[in-house]
Amino acid sequence: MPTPERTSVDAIVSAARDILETDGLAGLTMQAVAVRVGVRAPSLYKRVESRDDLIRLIAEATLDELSNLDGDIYAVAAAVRRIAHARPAAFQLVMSGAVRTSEAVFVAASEPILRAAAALAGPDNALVAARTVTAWATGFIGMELNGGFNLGGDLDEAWAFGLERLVAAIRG
Amino acid sequence: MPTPERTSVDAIVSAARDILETDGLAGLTMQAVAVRVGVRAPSLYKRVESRDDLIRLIAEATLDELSNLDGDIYAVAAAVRRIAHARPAAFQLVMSGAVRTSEAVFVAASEPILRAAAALAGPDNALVAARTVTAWATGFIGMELNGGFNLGGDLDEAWAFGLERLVAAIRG
DNA sequence: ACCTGAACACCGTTCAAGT
DNA sequence: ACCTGAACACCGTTCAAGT
Repeated sequence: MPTPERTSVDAIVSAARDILETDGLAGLTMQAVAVRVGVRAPSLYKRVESRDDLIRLIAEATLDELSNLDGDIYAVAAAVRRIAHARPAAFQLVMSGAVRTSEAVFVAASEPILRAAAALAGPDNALVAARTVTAWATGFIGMELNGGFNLGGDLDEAWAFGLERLVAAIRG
Repeated sequence: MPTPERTSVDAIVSAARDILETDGLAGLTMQAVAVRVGVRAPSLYKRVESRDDLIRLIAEATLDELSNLDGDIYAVAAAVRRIAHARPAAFQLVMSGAVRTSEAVFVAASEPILRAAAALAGPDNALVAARTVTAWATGFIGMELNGGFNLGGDLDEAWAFGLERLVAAIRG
């Protein structure tokens, strides 16, 4: 006698993403997720392998967002920053390297910036240009999210200044 | 009747730093630290407030190393990278923002790069220059440690290339 | 004074028993 | 088929009792 499904992987991941942002990684317990989706904790294991697996799914959801960006280097960089601001905990989770995601998802996430960098520096220098911009952008966002820029000043201005200088430097 | 002290804060932090590098944050249990220093887990609470407190001490040990750097921007950046390579888990812990350290230790850690940036860009532009270089360097190192640069190529070369271009861009 | 065994609360996970 | 209560292992932490 089948029982109707009372939740779904999507609902679980969605609940987990919200909990991560509000309560942090420590607050992301299977119990908290279960309450949120309306089942008991053991039922979650019908949909996800483990808590670590759930965390991986959260990371891959953020990487998916990063895969769907378009435009020149300024547009892509701004979009990445917007995604980071929307879900800071998830973004830092992805960038911290604490989570091993599927290679394919990871590669897909770096496509847009690689494409924008190629348009800027030409195909021969696309890789090194993309690396330089990506390093700077993720570093900037990371410090921004951590309060590592607590010495005052306008962050939007610092972002625009740094990106402009970087683009000029890459053009050579 | 006093009992001789069988361990110390230094021994505990030192053991914890080693465990963090070999077994990761999840492997850093109070039990594992206790075994390493030769006491039972409850005894650790005579020296550190909690596991989170111990993790903070680990982070501050890395920040202390970052405070004692000297030289121009190339020397300081290279030294930061060397520290990151020596203790990657601790470095990523510090940069991930998962740990709140004392403000003073944090500020001291950014001194050397600020000084080097001032020498490069002049006092008026020191802050923005330091931010740009720091963002790039921490981003680069973070991606390097996470395997985020898995598209091939020589990383030392990419580092030198990026830093050189960045310095040129900052000089204006 | 510091150290320890025992105990407690909390969490991830498993599983037999329900429907 | 999916859901659940009960149970287990593990971990952080407290504390009374030892020396």
